[in-house]
Amino acid sequence: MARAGLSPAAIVDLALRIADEEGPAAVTLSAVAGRAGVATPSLYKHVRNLAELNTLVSVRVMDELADRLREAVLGRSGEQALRAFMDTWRGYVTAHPGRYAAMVQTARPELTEAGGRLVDIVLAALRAYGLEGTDAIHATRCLRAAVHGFAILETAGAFGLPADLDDSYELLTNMIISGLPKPARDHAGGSATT
Amino acid sequence: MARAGLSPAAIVDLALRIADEEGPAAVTLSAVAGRAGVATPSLYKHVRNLAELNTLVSVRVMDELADRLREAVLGRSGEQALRAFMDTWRGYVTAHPGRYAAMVQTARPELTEAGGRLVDIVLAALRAYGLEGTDAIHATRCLRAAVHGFAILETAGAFGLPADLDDSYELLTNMIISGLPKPARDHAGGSATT
DNA sequence: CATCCTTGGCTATGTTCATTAGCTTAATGG
DNA sequence: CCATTAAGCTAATGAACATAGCCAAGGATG
Repeated sequence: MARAGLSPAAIVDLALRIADEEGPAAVTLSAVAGRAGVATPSLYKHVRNLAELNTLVSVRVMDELADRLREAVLGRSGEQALRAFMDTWRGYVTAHPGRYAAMVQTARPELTEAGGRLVDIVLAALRAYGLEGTDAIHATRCLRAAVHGFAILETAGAFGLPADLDDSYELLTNMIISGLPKPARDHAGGSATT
Repeated sequence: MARAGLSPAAIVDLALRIADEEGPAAVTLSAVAGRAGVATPSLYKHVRNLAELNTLVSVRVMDELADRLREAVLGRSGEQALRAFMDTWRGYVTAHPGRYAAMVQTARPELTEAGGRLVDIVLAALRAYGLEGTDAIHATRCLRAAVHGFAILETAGAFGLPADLDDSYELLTNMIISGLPKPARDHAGGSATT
């Protein structure tokens, strides 16, 4: 009875904490309700269902990551910006592996939107690098694929051999940077999901 | 009563068919039992539990992919081998997106083993390229990260903008290939998971 | 102050899955 | 032919998601 002060945001907070502490599989409505000190059905007053909670969590994670990336790239350009971008991404993942793994990659519109904000940052970094238009889109996709692929495999413990992961990631970074289409002198703006 | 001729392999077959046709989320024991024309608990005579089924499925997918990759790389070397490798990987993913998505990335020993077979193929291709030792491990990780990241994002529909995906993948391929440490003349053998 | 009504809790209930236990029957091999 | 094992089955339990409908908290309004 004693109002628990819940809200969608508060519920997402709890879900994130669970993901961090017990892994993404532990993010269930019962678990969230338990932490909130509330009966499970009460959550439905704030969130449509589990699927919606999952996308809210994903949006939150993407935005959080986007904020850090924006800040990291701020004031840098060219190669410096790209290196900061890649380091920050991996830093976020290793700092919050459960949270990152809880991020769902389904083609829901809300996610596309949040993904767009993320992509915009990459595009901005690439624009500062001199890339735009179709070239920039291709480059963004490659960057995302490489960074996200590395992140997923690393958090899954899929890299078993005893070679230093930082070195591997540095190689990846260099591959991406040196493989980008040649910087040209020009600018323009894009958005949405690559 | 009339023996249904089940076996772990047959169950995995059904699970794969479900993943292909209805997506990875539809792979439940009930669904598999339904297709097998059997009551759900009967499956436990062949498979320990759902988790085990999932890893069996993953192993199957990894091995299937490894077979195709091995064949594709066979007889090629250097850049040719790497291009064939990358094309074949993506070809497999686009041909069986549900199956690929059903592949779980957890650090279970059986998976590590299957992953090792896959990694060996990459290492072999890289050895033909002139890479070995630590350099080869780092390169393998980058290759896996890039290819797997692209595959996941593509099957998830995360690439929304209207630029050609083949072109993006070709850029990724070129990035990887041109970013590899310089080929040297020498050889040796490795194994397990990078 | 009294009353309303929206909001956010609750309990009760139903569904789907995974999983275990224990029974029964088909196949097989001495 | 029978004994054993393997492979089905039904029944039952428990977790989790979800819906329906009740009831109180507490702010807005007279």
